[in-house]
Amino acid sequence: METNAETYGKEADVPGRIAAVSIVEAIAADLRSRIFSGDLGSGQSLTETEVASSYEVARPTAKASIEKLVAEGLLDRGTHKTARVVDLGPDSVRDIYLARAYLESEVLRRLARTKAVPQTAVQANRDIAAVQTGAPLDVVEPDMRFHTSLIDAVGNERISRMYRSLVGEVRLCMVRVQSLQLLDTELIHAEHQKILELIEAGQGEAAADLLDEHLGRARERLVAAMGGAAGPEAEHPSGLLSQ
Amino acid sequence: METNAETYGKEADVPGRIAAVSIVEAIAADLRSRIFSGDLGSGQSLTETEVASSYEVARPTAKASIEKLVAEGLLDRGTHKTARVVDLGPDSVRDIYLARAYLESEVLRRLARTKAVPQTAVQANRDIAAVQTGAPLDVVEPDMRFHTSLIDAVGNERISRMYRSLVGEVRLCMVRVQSLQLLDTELIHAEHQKILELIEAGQGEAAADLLDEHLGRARERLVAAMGGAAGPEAEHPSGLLSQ
DNA sequence: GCCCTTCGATTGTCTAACAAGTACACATGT
DNA sequence: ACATGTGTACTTGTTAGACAATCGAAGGGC
Repeated sequence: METNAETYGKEADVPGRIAAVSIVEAIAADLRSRIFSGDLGSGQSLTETEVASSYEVARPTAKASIEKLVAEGLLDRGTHKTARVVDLGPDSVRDIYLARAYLESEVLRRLARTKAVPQTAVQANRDIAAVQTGAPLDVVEPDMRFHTSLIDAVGNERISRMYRSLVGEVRLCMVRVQSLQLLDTELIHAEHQKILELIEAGQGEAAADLLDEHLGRARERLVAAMGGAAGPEAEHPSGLLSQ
Repeated sequence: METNAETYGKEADVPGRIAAVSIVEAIAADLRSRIFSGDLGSGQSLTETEVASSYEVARPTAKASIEKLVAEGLLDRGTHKTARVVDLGPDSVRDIYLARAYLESEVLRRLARTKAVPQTAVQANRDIAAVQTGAPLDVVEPDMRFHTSLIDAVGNERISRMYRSLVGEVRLCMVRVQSLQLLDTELIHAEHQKILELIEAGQGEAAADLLDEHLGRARERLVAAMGGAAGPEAEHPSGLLSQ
């Protein structure tokens, strides 16, 4: 009952911009944030009826919300089977990080060619530095924003869209990395900073290499923490940063 | 009641392959092919009621099909507005082709590193050569298959998924290129062939460059044919191929 | 102990209906 | 004549309740 009020309230009280989103999207957004916050853990089942009754909407509406999240890769389900929050195994994690590296490294090369440093990325990295050391999960949002800013800076609508289709899963990975405290906030910030500097200097290849290292380390440490066999990238930062 | 029987029958009597797809997907597939075949032209409107009655299904079912195509980028619609077949302008065409080049050129570099030539791509190119010169539209399917084969050869699920989200629009562009007869089938085949050879030779950079030329020419000729200002890439093949 | 049947839970789809929004024509006022 | 307001038809968003098909697990028979 007040569940609805809360949901709508959360969007309405955003200042600056009005948002006349549909109910379907509102529910999807709420479920999404509950998944990211860990309120809905891996493997948690979500039946259409449950969602419908807990948000007090009709089942088709709940169904549409669920299908939206399935399309985003946050939920998993087969025909006639109940949707579940995805359970990312080591293989999926590698797949996700490699796809990221694929897109992002090429982005860095292009940005370096014009030496265009997106201000939104600079701001995002400042926000990372400002995060209290005691709240590692707060890093996730600005970290995500840093990377999406770089992608969007290319100015290609389809590329941004493709990256968006990955963002949900990427964020899930980030949450786990931070929950397990696998990476130091300062290191993240410093590497981001160096990447921005390399773009400004027009050294695209070096920026791409550093990004590969940046992502590779997160990837392999996460894989190791999940019980997979870690690759050599899990080690400490190389000399690239300290020059 | 017999509405159900008819609908299911339509799928069951497809010979060759069984298809236990949902009604929603079956309708989406049919609409898709009608869009590609030109039966539904740019700007054509598709109301939920029309689709529902013409396929003899309930409106929610039609709605779901339409939403699927909207997600694929084949249909366009805002809230409370009727869905229309997308009308790709010169800007969109450039956006699409650049996004393609973005993904595919990096793929070629990676494949060249291991000198892995996907057999499916080889077969697809053979099929292109076998197309009758009088039916330019028949080139579209194997051409599309050639490019998706290369992407899939990387073996990354997410990258394949991202490319899939582009395929619909890419195909629309291809159909127009072929309808307008902007490219010679033999040239397409020859360039594909050369790309495969460069991969086998481990020359990723050259393969990527040739691909850029291949896509750039299609892109700029299409843009020009649509009334936009064509870039220099529209010209004849350079010496890259004749060496 | 293993296989098969039955049953509950869940999803796919349908019909019917109302609310809300858009677009375009029409009428009004200045 | 132009801008503004009104209204009406069409379309979409959402709901309610229902039935069939399917999946998973529990229970019975061999």
